[in-house]
Amino acid sequence: MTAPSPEPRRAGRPPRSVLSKDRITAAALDLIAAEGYEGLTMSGLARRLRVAPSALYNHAGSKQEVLGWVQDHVMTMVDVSAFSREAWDDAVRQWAWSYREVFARHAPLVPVIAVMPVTDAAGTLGMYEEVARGFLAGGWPEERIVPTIVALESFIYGSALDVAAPRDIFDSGSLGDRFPVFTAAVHSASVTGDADSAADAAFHLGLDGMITGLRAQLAAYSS
Amino acid sequence: MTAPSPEPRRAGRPPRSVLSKDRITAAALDLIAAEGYEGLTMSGLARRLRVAPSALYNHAGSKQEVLGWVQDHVMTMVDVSAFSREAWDDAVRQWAWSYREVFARHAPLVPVIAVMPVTDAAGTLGMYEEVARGFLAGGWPEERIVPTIVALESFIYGSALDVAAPRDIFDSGSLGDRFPVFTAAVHSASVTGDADSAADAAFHLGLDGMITGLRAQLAAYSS
DNA sequence: CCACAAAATGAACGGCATTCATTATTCCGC
DNA sequence: GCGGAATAATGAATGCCGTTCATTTTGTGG
Repeated sequence: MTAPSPEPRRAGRPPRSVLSKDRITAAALDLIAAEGYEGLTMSGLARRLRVAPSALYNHAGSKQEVLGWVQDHVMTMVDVSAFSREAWDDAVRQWAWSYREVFARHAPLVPVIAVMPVTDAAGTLGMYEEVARGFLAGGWPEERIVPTIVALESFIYGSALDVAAPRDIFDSGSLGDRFPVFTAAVHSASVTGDADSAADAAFHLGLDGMITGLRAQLAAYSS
Repeated sequence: MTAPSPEPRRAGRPPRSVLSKDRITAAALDLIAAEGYEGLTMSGLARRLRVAPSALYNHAGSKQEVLGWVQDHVMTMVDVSAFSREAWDDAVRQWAWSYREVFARHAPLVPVIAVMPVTDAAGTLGMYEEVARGFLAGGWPEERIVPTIVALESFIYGSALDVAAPRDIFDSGSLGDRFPVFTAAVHSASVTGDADSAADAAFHLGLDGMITGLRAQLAAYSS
């Protein structure tokens, strides 16, 4: 019964590979869960994998690339099952709520997504494939599908950032006197509910509005 | 006629103050315009102000604070004039387009806004004040104003990130075969227009949908 | 007038992503 | 099976970045 060898690895290629894209991605997600995104550093990641930081660069070209892997994995957490089950408008609603919930817990990825090309991101493409199938089955013209997804995603990303915002973000402090109308509006809004349900209400409002608009668009195209 | 003394400033407090919140903010905006947000560093900012980097910390507690000043200034570039001129729904449309345009040119600020409290940000509060006045004049109940603004802003922020995205972001590359429906949708969308007008179309679609939803909300409250 | 606050310099620090030389091991063509 | 190339690790080093600190000089309020 030997102790699980704490002796450090010597230099040189190890007998069996220690790292891989999947192991790095999993470790990154662990690290994020434990310490948040500000704790996701290349040295921290290497420490978790019991590896020297420079070893990571045999598998990923940059931290950005690792972040891309994480993002692609997070995308697979979004629930798209409704699209193969329900009418497109109900499916959109369920998908959008799930999408927002997932990225509210991964808000720092939102600016990354907007820049990261979808190429080689199988998880992301898998989600889009399901959504596109749902729209097509719902009678949407093929060329309207992508702009529609983009519009919905824009709202979802912005809303995810909103969920992650501090509760008292609208507290106008000592300048309140100079902006009485807005200050009063903030106050009367905070009376009727807490910040969480306020973000939910805003999302509900905006999403339902957009879906209504989409239904009208589809009707116009069908006629 | 002496040359504009290139002799470096000696240590010690200068006869008349070199820095101030306003001068730092202006220099930061210059620097961003010249080199983009990745060029906005404390040393770069100090160089532009002909000052040692550490001097900045006599006026700003951190780079985040400087970023807050920049953000507050950028907010004043958003055109809110329609709210004192037109019906609330038309005003919202004009305001939203201006808001998106401004922050598409300042996309790296979007994640900052979502976190930054509005306290002591006079420019930001000024914008909200005008918008809130417009909604109130349009017959909106006071407690519905803030959630409505939040919903609209979420969509605007997400759309601003979208505008800043690369054009070929949906190119599925070698994985295209595995995701035929989405790949076809991307292709047929790209045939009908360029990427810029696609982002515009998505924004138009989503915004009009939301405004329609808001009108219905207001009608329900009024009855 | 004098003590203290304010505002600059310049040197230093720790952390970060990344690169490079080196070493050990596996994989592949002959 | 053998030898060379590709692979995958280490560890040292680099350069940038935000930030802190001791020091110096100057303005200002009692």
